Amino acid sequence: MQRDPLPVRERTRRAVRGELTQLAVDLFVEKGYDETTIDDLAAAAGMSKRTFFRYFASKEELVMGKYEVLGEQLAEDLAARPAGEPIWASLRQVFGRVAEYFESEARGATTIAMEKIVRDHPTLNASYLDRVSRMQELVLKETRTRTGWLDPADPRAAAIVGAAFSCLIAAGTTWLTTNQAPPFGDLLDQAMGAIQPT
Amino acid sequence: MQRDPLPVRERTRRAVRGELTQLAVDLFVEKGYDETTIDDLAAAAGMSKRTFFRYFASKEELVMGKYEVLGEQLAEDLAARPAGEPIWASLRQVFGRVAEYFESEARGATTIAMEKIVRDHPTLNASYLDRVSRMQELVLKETRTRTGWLDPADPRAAAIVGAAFSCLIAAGTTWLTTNQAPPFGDLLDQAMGAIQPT
DNA sequence: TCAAAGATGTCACTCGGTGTCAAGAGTGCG
DNA sequence: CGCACTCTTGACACCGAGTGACATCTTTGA
Repeated sequence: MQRDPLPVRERTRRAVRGELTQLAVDLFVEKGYDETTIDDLAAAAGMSKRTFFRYFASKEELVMGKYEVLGEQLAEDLAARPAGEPIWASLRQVFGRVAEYFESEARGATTIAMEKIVRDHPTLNASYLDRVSRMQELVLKETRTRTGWLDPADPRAAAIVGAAFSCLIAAGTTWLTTNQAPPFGDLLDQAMGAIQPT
Repeated sequence: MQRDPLPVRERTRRAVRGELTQLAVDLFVEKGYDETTIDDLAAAAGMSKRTFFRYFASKEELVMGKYEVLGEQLAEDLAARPAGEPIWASLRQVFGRVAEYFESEARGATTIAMEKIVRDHPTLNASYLDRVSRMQELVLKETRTRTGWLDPADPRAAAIVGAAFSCLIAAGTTWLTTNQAPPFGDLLDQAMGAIQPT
């Protein structure tokens, strides 16, 4: 499982990206997203605006970056599920990864606060939904091959994947609005169970 | 059903908005969304940029304006369904309005072209998804009262409404990518039938 | 007819984002 | 070590989407 060692340039680049996101999220939570300008960020990080945009293509990417690889991971996880398993059950298992993330790493106060900011901000929320729909496309591709519904004129695979993600989102928003009281996995089970009994 | 006669100012305002959207869509289809600047639009309409922004709050609103009232209409339609009807069947019936729209008014070449532009353009697509999620919220509210699942900690209603809209979207994209070959209603039936048999 | 309310244009400005170019820092190699 | 090559950075000018302020028309209604 040893990855190729990253070249030093790439490592420093990632480190800077990391610091920058950290800094940005803190500022966003403190002052608000719209109220924090790129110039503020760049100044706080001690770099020029131009340099900032060499690390992030847009202000939104600061917030959405964490979802970058999730789609591919989910698709891979789906591919790794046993062959005979019903698609709905497979999707539920695959979402376990997201549940874990929410239950463990996402417990920090600022993380939760940032998540709420995204939901409340029209543009950010739109961007968030766009990311989710991109994930869906990747998972959909895998779902098509698994179910054998390869005909692009067949809307069923897209419907099922979309429904599953709707459950994921429903569980997520519920989890956020209830201040993380119930375990995320339970909410997900409730949501997905309401669509199709497992 | 006679509405109060609108004041003349409001009527001219709507007329201008209508002409502006028409003009804009034509230009977007012809030159592309990003390639058409607000200055272009304003010039083509014979008004200043500032005046344009008094009719539309943003460039996106030119494209998304048509979805403004749809959510409320859907919620109203849902409220008008017979009391005992299962929620999934009610939602299918309510979506009939959208199906009608697609089958009748949305057949113009430019309308279809514009719809594809939206799907292809990241920002527009994100904005589109945001509109859909706002519609969902309205329909969700009505769904909660109908099903009696009023507890905000209960994700089931959100899951079902989300799933239904996923079917709607799946049918929509399929309908678009297949060049409108199958009737929209059939696609919707297929999609929703794959989630829950009616 | 006249005053209030509304619509429009102009101008200056903010903010996100990009192209260009020159200067600086890091790396590899003889 | 020194040299070339590449990557990174800052500075600057620029674009497009929006917004605020103010002055000027036009419309409306009494």
